[in-house]
Amino acid sequence: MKINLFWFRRDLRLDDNPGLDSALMAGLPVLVLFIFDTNITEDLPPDDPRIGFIYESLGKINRELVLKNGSLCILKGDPLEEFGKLLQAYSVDTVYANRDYEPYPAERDSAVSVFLKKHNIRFLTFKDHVIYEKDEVVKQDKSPYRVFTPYKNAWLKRFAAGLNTQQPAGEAVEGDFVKSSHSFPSLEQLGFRENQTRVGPYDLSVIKDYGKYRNFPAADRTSRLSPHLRFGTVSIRKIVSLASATNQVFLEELIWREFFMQILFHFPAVVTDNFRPSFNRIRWRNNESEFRRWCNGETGYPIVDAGMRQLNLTGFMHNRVRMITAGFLCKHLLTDWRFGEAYFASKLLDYELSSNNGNWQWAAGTGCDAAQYFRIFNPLTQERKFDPSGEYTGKWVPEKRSPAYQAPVVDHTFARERAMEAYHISMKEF
DNA sequence: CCTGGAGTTGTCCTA
DNA sequence: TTAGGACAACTCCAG
Repeated sequence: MKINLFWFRRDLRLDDNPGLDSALMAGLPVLVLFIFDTNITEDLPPDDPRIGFIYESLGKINRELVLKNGSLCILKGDPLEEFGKLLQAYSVDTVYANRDYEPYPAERDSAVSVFLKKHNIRFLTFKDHVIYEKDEVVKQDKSPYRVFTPYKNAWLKRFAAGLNTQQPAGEAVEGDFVKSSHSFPSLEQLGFRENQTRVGPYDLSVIKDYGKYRNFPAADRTSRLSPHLRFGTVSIRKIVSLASATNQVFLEELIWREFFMQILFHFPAVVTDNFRPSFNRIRWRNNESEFRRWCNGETGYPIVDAGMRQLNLTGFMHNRVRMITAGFLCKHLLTDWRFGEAYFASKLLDYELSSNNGNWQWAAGTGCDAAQYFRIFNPLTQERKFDPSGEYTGKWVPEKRSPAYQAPVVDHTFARERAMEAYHISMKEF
C-alpha cells in the first residue's frame, strides 16, 4: 500500500502545521517521521537539554498520534541513509516537510530532494517557520534589505495587505495516520542522556505590557517563547496574529527574527565573517583566562556575572543582559565575537543561528545595522538603570557586596578607550 | 544618477 | 539636576 511521509524537523506540533496538513489532505495514509540527524547531534553532548526538549515534544506528539490510531517513527542517523532504509520498508508516494533556511539544513534538504527524485518520489516543502521568507520582503529592485527599519516597514505593509500570508489553521485536518513499526525509543536507546535543565512553558500574558517591562531582568516578564519558536512547538502565525492585535513592540521583535533570517540567507558568509569588512583588522586580544572568567560569570561586574551565571545554570539569559554581556566581551575584553557567539550557541536553549549571529555582530559593531562602535555599554550604568533594586544581580551573584567578590577584570574607562582605539585603527587601515 | 534624511536597545561631558 | 551635543563619519534607502 502506498503511503505519504511527513518529516518533522523544527516544527514539532500537530496544530497549524502546513506541511503535515497538506500531507493529510493528499488522501494517502501518512507516516509521521522524525530523524535525530547525527550530522548535528554528533557535535552536542549526549545530555544536551535541547535534545531533551525535542524528545519531550516528540513524546507529546506521539501520545496524540496514538489517539488517532497512528504513532511517530523516530530514527537516528544520516537522513539520506535513513531515507534509503525507509524506502525498503514502505512504498512512498510523496515526502512532505516544512522548509528550514539555515545553511546546513538547506543543503541537506536539497540532497534529500535529489535522492528522492531518483526513486520517483516527490519532495514537497512548505513555508511554516516564518511569516515572510527570504525573498518575500525585499527592496523594489529585489535586493535584500540591510537596515531593519525599512525592512520592518515593508514587512508591516505586506502584512497589513495580507500579501503572502497564511491564515492560522483553526481545526486539525482529518486524515489517516500510519502506525510506525518501530516502538517509541527511550532517550537512552537513542544514545542520549537526561538533563535537569528544562524548557518551560511560554507565557503570552506578558505581551500586553512587553514594552514597559522588557528591559528589567528582575521582573522576569518576558514571554519565554524563543525555544518554542526555535523548535516549532508553537505556530508563528498564531503568535504574530496575537502580537499584531496586542503589542507593536513585541511584534517588532518577531520581525527582527525574520530580518536576521533573511540576512543569514542572503549573506551566509556572516556565519564566519564580519558583515562589515572595515572591522576585519580589529586586533582582538582574545585573552584566554579573561574569556574563562567571562564564561563563568567571574568578571567582577555584577550585571555581567549575573547574566552569565543565569545562562550557565538555566540555558536562558534575559535579553537586556545578553546585550550587556556580549558587549562586555567584545568591547571591554576585546575578544572576538565569534568566541562569545560559540559559547552562547552551546548554552542557549533558544539558540537560533540567524539571531545569535546577527545579535553578536550587532553587539560587536561589525554587523549589518549594528550598534555604532563607539556605543559602549557601561556595565555599572546599565545595572543602575535596569536593575536598580539589585534584585537580579543579587539573585545570581549573592556575594556581590562581600570582600570575597572579585575585583573587576578590567577598569571600565580604560577598557572603553582601548576599544575605541582598536576600532579606530581597524577603520583607518581599511 | 543624485540627494536628503535616517539609522534597536549608549555614554560622557559640559553648561 | 538636566538637557543637549559629541562620539565620527557612513551606509542605506526612497524619491
